[in-house]
Amino acid sequence: MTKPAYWLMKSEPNTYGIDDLARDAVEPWDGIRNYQARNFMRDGMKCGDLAFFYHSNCTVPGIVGILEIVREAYPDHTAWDPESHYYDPRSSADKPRWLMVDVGYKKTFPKIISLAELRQHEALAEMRILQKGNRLSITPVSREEWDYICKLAES
DNA sequence: GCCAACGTTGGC
DNA sequence: GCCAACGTTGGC
Repeated sequence: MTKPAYWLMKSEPNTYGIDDLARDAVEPWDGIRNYQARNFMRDGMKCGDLAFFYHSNCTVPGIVGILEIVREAYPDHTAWDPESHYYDPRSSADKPRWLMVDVGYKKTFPKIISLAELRQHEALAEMRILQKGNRLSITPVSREEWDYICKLAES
């Protein structure tokens, strides 16, 4: 597969939002329990890659800022913890089924670029996040889309 | 809270 | 391997 250097990563702000990342500076992106999303982390993400931080399942869903991949995929140990919300008995330290990356805070946009606004731009029509029924929590973003959205954020 | 869309599970 | 049932996601 091609190796995109740009991504979009969803999180519910009620659980973990951009303000939390701004406070923590670096945080493991745990709890991914979808094979496609895991494979993007495993096969695609490299240190230094950038990603949009997307707030989902909230009052105003949309892109709120930028983060950076600071550690490449490694086993998600929350899958081994019976106390964890993300516990998966099929995963073990010997054979980890799920992975996570560490992300670092880069910036918060002056204002959210809402899903509704993203939909208004023809240049972004191909984005995975805008497709009907999209549920994938990690998706690649093209260089063109990245630049376009960064410009939106500055305007 | 509703529900459409999707991924996963498990019976056969 | 098929596919119905189920659980989850996430916009609205």
